[in-house]
Amino acid sequence: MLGMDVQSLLERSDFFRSISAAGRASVAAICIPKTLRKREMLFLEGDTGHSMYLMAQGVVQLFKTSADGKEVVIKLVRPGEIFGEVVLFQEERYPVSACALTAIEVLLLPKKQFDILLDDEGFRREFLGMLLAKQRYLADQIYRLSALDVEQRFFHFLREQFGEREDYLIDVTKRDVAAAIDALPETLSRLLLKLRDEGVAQWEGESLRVRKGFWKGRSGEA
Amino acid sequence: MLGMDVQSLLERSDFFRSISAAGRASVAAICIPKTLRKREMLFLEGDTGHSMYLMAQGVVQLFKTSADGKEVVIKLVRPGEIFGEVVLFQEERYPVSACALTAIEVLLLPKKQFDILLDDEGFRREFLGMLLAKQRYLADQIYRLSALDVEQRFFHFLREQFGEREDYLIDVTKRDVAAAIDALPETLSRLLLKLRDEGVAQWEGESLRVRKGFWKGRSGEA
DNA sequence: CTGCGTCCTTGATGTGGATCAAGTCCTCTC
DNA sequence: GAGAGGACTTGATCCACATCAAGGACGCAG
Repeated sequence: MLGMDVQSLLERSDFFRSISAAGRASVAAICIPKTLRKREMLFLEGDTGHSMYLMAQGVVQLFKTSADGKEVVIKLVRPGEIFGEVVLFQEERYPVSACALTAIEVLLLPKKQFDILLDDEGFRREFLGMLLAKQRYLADQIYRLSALDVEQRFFHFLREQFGEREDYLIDVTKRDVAAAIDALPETLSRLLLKLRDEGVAQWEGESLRVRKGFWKGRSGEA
Repeated sequence: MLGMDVQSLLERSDFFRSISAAGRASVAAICIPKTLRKREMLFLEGDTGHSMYLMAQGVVQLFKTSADGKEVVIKLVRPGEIFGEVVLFQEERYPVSACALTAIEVLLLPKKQFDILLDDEGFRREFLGMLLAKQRYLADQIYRLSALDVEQRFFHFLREQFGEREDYLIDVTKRDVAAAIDALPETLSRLLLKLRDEGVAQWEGESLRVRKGFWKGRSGEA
């Protein structure tokens, strides 16, 4: 897996799939694979940077840190997604920090060569579409934070990250889930206790089970 | 002001200033001016749309509405800014509603002609830069909502909308300011009472006065 | 002038989730 | 295998802000 070649990683991403094989080959030529272990930092808020990243394996947490040390998670990134692209134009400082929540593999795409990609009409559309999708995501996130309570945010998180299932294999810690839904570990712990009492959900170790039929009862919210 | 011609509106926007006069002329040819009165809606969340907007005059509120009717403000838009661009690719439904907080004038830019603009290298850079700046803004907003209290959000709002001054002429209602900082009118009212008692700020009618030297004492936060 | 609808204020009360504080378990290290 | 530190839980308490309720001050329509 860590040995997986750059070409096939690019083919797997929604993103680079749209461009020609030749285009992909030229991307493959310029991008640099990188691996990090759990809890290692990829970059820090305020760092100047000249690359964007394509996620290949694992989970990355993008977050901001306040003066008093509180960490606010902006987004979790999973394979196929791109991040750090914000650094490619005008302002070259990362607005967030990026931390590996698991062992990860990413491809690093230097800014310098990026302009070449943008000349490809297909890539351009794909890139713009991705940016606009991300804008929608962030607007939704603002909405969720101020209109939903912790329980709703928890289930939204599950659906967003893993889909509507009955059995989950959770690959991040409870602490990280708590942070991702903007709650404290204590709060998540109490929520899980309540959900267990109600027979709605049970999380032990890495496996989480949700009551059969649960998702049907809450189709279109958030 | 409402008679102002499209050409000079385009010249005033950061956005179209970057492209050639000829390019601007062709934009001017395809965009449609529109005026709305206070409290009129420009579009609703979920509407399908085929245009983006350039703000020329006034203030527009972009917001989402939850099932139980709560409105969450995503952003206020002021002259020179663009909004609704999210509809130009892939998903054609507006993710937010847009309401005029004052009498406004906007230019409507149909999607169909937009692709032509994107062939201009200068415009493309400008457009991408704008999208990335907006992404930063939204990420910051997420941060503010979960790391700052109402008072901090209020002063951030002032600075963002009007700059660091001693005297302000506020062009929106207190209710709208409250919504913009994700607070209830009651909460803002109580905050203003406290700030008056402390001699920090005083808001009467449309004019708000902030204690001299106040901003110096809180330079780099948020 | 009268009545009605906004906008805004002020007060009393409620509450979701934060904070503070232990304590358990588990893993990793030396 | 002893100790240290992280992850998680559980309980007691606190607090910023929401909610509910009741006016007051305007502007506007008839």
